[in-house]
Amino acid sequence: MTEARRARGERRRQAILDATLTLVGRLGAGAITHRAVAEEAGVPLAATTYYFSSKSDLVREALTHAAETDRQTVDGLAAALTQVSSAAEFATVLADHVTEWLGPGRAILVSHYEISLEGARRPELAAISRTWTDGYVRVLAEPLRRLGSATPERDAWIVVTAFDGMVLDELSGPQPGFERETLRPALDRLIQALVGGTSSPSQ
Amino acid sequence: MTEARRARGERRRQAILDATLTLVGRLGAGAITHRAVAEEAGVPLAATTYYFSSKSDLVREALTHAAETDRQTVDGLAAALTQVSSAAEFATVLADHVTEWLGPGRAILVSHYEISLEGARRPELAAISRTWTDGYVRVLAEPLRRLGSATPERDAWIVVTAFDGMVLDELSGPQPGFERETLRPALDRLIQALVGGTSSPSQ
DNA sequence: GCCATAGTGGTACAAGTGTACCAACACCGT
DNA sequence: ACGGTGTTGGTACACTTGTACCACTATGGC
Repeated sequence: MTEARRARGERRRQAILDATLTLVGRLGAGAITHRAVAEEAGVPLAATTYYFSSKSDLVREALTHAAETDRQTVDGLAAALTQVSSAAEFATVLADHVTEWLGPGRAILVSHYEISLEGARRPELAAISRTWTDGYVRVLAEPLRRLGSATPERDAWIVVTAFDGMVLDELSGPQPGFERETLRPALDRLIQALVGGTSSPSQ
Repeated sequence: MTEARRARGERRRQAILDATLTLVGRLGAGAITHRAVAEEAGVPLAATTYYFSSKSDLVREALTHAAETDRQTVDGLAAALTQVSSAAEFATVLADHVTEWLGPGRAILVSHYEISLEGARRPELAAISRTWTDGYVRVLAEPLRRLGSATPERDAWIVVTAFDGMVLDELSGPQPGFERETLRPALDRLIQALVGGTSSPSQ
């Protein structure tokens, strides 16, 4: 076999995908160019056409790749959520989940919203973002039910969309201390309202 | 004066802005080109450079224009909200507010989210989306307080962000009967939870 | 009538674009 | 050692892009 060569090629392919994702966040999906991707990834121009048959292929694969990568972090979120026993803890777990992305990985986070918007234009991408949202809804529904939600599926969708909207609000114009002073209290309030308590049910 | 000439010019300027906005929704802000805008607006290529000094100027003005146009519809929303006396009515008014945009004006709606995303890239645009969100929060806070919300400002922000997230979810992958079967019940549930009743307080 | 001027529309051009092509290269099974 | 195949990187080319430029028209104040 030619395992070693293939592995090296695969690594380069990943580097191109990562660079594409960074640029999607920084410039927008529509402004991607082969040359910009090549420079960001540190590969010659021809490498981008060698691994991807066209520009739209490249962008589509990059966004798919982003969705799949994020899906793995959802597993970690699910694990953390099995431990929570109050709305306040629930809110903290959710808020922490996004904290790392609000820093250096901000461009990646922006690219997630680009996926949604691109889904509005190219139906092939719509499935990606739908799968993404469904994954979060599935993970949030169980803990919500356990905390006392009467309609956990619907409430999970509400929490997920609210979470998305809140993060988008922060992305579109950063606020100091967003995560601690705005996001977490709001999620706390939201979840507490949904599970039917004015304070933590553990009290 | 040269009123008539100026008026005709202004009309053409508006046509260019409208065409730009449509294309921002259809292609994305980064994929806008002078030629595409000119064709969409039905004007010669040179008209786009005559009225706007550069491409980024054109896009910025188009997004600003969209935000200001939307602000006018917020006034109508505010008026409708002064009439509501239950969470269910509140939800209906909100759901109706977006219905028209989900149809033919869908590209315009998409462009609104482009503003947020562009705000993450160009700080000059961040102010626009922040003003936009603040306007909605201000309009929703009063009715929420009247319905029994203990923290109307915070709850208004929650409702606005959730509303944004819900509409984005629909945009990224259309669902049949979204507005009636998904959006309205979810908003109903959300608002009822926030104002602290499991059913309408008027009952 | 006349002319200044806002507006119009055609064209030009350098820079940047996607993509094709091709000569080298490194590695591995034989 | 060797030939082949996956990979590399350089270059070419037709096309699109943003923007500048210019001849032209129509309008309204004089």
